[in-house]
Amino acid sequence: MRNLRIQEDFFRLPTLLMTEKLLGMVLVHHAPGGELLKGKIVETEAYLAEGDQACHAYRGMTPRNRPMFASPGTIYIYFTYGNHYLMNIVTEPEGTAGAVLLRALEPLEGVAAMERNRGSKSGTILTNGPGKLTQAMGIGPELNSCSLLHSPKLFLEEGKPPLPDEIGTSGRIGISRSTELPWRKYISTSPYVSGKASTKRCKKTRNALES
DNA sequence: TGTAAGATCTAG
DNA sequence: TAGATCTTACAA
Repeated sequence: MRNLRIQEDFFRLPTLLMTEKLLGMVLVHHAPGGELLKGKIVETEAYLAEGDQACHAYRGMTPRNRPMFASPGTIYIYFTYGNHYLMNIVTEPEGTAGAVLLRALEPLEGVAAMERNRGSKSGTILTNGPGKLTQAMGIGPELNSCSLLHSPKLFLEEGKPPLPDEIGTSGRIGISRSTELPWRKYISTSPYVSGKASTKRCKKTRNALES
């Protein structure tokens, strides 16, 4: 059988190209409980240290963002809002910070386990957000700094890429700076795409536009 | 040491 | 729509 696992060359692509190429690929996690969880990536965002004030590494390396400076294919997982773990795939050569945030997945395998992980929620709200997808997939801080190239538990597989006219582009969501950069990519036909702007975000965006 | 902000989510 | 939640970064 053909090895579907994504290899090193892919992770050397420029970050902005990677946001597009990741759409349709399959994230695979062998969860500690023994379940095999798979989900198709349907929404991504790029973060680059250079010129991007919304990027954690904009001001340089800190203990938290250290994995962003590691080799391409490394996983950067961080905790935010007191509740949520968010998962990024590190891009750019070692020493240069760049990453792609996974914002939404379409569940493919292990749906029952995902629903359990999410507290019996089902349907699109299972994985239509960056915090939701990590919870559903059982991805937590223990996987921070591991590599999609070498980890036996977490890796990417080839999937069916979207057609060019299925790929949507927009400004990034949930941030207050550099919102004008069109660095969010999504599969427009997928019901699992997040993107319902929160109130907080609307206010902030409105304020930014008014000032 | 104190404070503000934050790549979010959910209940009501 | 408001609040829970708590870590990180930065200023004093």
